[in-house]
Amino acid sequence: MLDIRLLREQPDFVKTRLQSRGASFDATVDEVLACDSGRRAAETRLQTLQAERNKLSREIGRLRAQKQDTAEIEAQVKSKAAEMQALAEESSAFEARQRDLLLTLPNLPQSTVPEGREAADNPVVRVWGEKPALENPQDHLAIAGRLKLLDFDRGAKISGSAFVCYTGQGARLERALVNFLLDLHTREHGYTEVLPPFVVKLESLIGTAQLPKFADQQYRCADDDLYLIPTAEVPVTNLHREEILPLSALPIKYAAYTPCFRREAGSAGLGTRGLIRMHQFDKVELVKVCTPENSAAELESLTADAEKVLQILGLHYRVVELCTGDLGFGSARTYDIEVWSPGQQAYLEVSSCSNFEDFQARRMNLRFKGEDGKNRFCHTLNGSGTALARLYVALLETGLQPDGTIVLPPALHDYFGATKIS
RNA sequence: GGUGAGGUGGCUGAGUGGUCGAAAGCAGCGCUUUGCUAAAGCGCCGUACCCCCAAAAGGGUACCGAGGGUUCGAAUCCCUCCCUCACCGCCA
Repeated sequence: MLDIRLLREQPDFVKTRLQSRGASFDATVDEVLACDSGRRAAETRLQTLQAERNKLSREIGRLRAQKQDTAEIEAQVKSKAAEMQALAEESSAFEARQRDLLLTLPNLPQSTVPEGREAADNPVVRVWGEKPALENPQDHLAIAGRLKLLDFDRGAKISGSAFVCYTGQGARLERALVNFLLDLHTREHGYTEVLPPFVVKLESLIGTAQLPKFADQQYRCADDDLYLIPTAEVPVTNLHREEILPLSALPIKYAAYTPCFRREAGSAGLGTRGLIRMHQFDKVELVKVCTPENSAAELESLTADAEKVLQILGLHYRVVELCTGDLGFGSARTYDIEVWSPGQQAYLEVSSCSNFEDFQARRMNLRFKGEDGKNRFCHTLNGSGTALARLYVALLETGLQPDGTIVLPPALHDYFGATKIS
């Protein structure tokens, strides 16, 4: 959520930055400002009346103690009741409308974010490793089918399309990856492991900005009004919602494994064969809460922590920076890490590392106490460290041997319990 | 799910209709005194918003789990909900 003061003081700046995303939000900004001034006018008048009422009420108390008649003053107070009621309703209506509108405004891209309209405009920031030289690259579907690692048919039978069942060595590899990732980030990179609930309340989704805009992407348990998490970002970032953290607690760094549930409404059939886009997938997520002064540096180290995964596994990847038109709703700056898929001859996004600045913190009222004792909004960041399904694809396709077996990177041998899949 | 108890400021904890944003204690900050690694005295010490304003200061409103209601006036009375604890029931 954007700062109402910023909108008030620099509306044109806000409009211009929002326009860089490729759409105009001028009308929304203008309506927010209209609500803001309407609210304040009503509030000022209301508070004046309340002050009068309080004064007279105290007077009544005093007079009654002296056994004096107060009927006249009581009538005076009563005569204002209707106006006060109306003003209170007016004020809260403006406030609610203003909040609803603010929740639909995306974050402002940082000034350094490259201008662009779509994913094709994202500049490549760096490349690590090289495309492996494979004689007969194969698609992960072919590999997994032959080695009986994944059962898509039965996944669809029990849960519907875009659900998969990992089987045998396939299931074991997934578990090995989860353990490897959590150990790496907690032991080497200083993150604290958390295992959060997999369903959350509406407020949590609003807090991290999945709602209200992306309501059609969420699985919802209607009877209990709970939502399946689309990413661990939601429960983990919301852990400290409505808290005021001591400065000494920052930065907070969490690593969490969770399954992620996404309806993916409207994206069926679009380069989505196999594991690439599922309704349920595993992910290890990295979340940081820090001070505004440190968030830029924390984004760099967060991205480096995620990249380390691919480096250790020896997987070729590149890092792109999202341009203004491709930037996520709540993000002020984002790096995507894309791993090379020999089977698809394409880069697959395995991590998206974003700095939300105070956008999420405002929504969830997450603050810290500054050195001067003043409460300030935290900055929040997150990035996948990494998504498992696409990492899995890259591992199978990159490790493919001429004899059809899969050689695994040394870092996974102990976790997996073998050096290769055959 | 049932019954009972309870949710007050960073913490402990008073407060059952009027001068309570809320006693007292602890913690914290500042000053003073004595001195020695502590003690005593005094003062300050919640949050959000509105008005004023260059800013500071100042004035005001709201907040005692959340939301409604009664009343001239609610931390205090009534209703609904949430959460915590205890016991019971059910259950991986």
